[in-house]
Amino acid sequence: MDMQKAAGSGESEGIDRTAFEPVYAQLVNILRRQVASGFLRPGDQLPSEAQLCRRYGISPMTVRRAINILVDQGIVVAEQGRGTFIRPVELGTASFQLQRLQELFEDDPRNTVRLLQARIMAADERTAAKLQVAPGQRVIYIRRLILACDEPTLCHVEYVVYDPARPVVEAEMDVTALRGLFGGAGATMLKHGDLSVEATLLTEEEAALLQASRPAAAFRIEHLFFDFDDRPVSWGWFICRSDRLRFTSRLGLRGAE
Amino acid sequence: MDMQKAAGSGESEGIDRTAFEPVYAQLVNILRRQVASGFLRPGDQLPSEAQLCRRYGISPMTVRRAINILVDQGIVVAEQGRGTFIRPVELGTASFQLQRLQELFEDDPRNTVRLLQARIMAADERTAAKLQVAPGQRVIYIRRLILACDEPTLCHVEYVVYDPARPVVEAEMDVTALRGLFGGAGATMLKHGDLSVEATLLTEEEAALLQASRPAAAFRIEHLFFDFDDRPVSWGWFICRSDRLRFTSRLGLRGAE
DNA sequence: AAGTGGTCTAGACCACTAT
DNA sequence: TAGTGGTCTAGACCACTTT
Repeated sequence: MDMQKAAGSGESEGIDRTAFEPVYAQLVNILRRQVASGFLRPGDQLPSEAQLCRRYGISPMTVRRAINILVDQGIVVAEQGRGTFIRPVELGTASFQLQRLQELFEDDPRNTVRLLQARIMAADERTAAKLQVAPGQRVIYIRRLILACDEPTLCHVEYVVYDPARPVVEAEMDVTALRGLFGGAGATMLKHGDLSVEATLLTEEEAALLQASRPAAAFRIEHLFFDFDDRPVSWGWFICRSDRLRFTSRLGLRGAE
Repeated sequence: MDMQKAAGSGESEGIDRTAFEPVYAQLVNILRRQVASGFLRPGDQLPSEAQLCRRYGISPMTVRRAINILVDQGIVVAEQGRGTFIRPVELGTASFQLQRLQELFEDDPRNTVRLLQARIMAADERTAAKLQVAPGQRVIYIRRLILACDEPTLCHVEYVVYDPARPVVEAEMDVTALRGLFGGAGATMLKHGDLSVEATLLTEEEAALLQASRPAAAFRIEHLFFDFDDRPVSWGWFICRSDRLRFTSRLGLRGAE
């Protein structure tokens, strides 16, 4: 028999046409398993599309769809006229999401937002530049403390353009749950935003709020959001203790995937 | 005429069948422009696939392909039986790449790697646990300083399993350019890896190497790489001054895109 | 019942790379 | 010239949601 070879999820898997899983997804997973098991290794050439059509009894478009997905996932690279090859792992392809941060604003009674301060003030130089308004123009200044699982986790400082004509403002003012900005109804007022992450030292005040002893390192996540006229609406930043939020990523495919 | 409406990149663009750009990509860009210009806004419904087929004179599979790309890009969400809708911007979907970090290892004469130390030692508790070897077993300890544009930018500490049977080891020892690990030939020896990023304080030694005054905050990028038997091969971390490496990301589509 | 997205077929033609 | 990936067609059938 030829069954020995199939043990390490080699190449003799087939398509199950009665399965709920679509054919293209099954092929994606077959090939992913072959990579994860080491049967296919970086630099190896995938069988040609025609071969895959014959071997699995599926049409060319379906094979292409599967391969395109593998390309999108960064597992494989296709070169016209040459073939499709397994990509080696590369540090630069790692990506980190802010998923965890957003989860702090989910509907959990242990996740709460305390409004520390909210007032109208004159924009200083830096704020005016970021929000593209004249220095001295009125802006809304908001400070919040976010508790996750009842533990102080995040500080948030935000400057919002004050313009009674914009409904964004009123939405901002009364929001203690921040959902106005992120994911909730308020997000439909924002067209795009820029984000940056850096490492920073906690200020005395931040350390007090976050119950940390100084000196301590923290993430600083800065945001600048724009409305549908591409005008800045909101500028601010989160300060987050590093031990309460970590960014992780995986490169390549683990064996037991 | 109906040309007024087209000014803000509204809806009266067409497909150019003589263009080099594939039809599906043209449709992707038409729809992206409609979102970027504010013609389509979060929550709005896209024309149905059948309508898009008729309006642009293309076949259903081509329309589907374009829409699938927009789904992958997170611009749009498709709901079976209901329609396809513009997604509001969400903080959690932001993603940050390590591209910049990898660029420090590109072939630029001003980017250099100094090998500070490389010796064989007995693994301590923590290292043994990470590398899944017995405490006291021999490991290779490597320290490097990476200069970008002739400025000290990164510290790197790495522990590599010492096993003469593995060619990875010899490759590691002589590498002062780190390309063995990232992107170069050595990467083909690694099947997958785990990464995490946190904020940390510079130690006295790190501060000296990076020419920073303490206290100072820095990124700590930890990595753990595995071979094709899913056994750990290399554990270590980069320490990077935050002012020399920043992670940025964009949410949604800017108007001038 | 009508309209939506989701999958899949069985080809066609093209552009590119190798030999 | 043969083999590769890249694009595109004109349908078919299905699953789901809404009316």
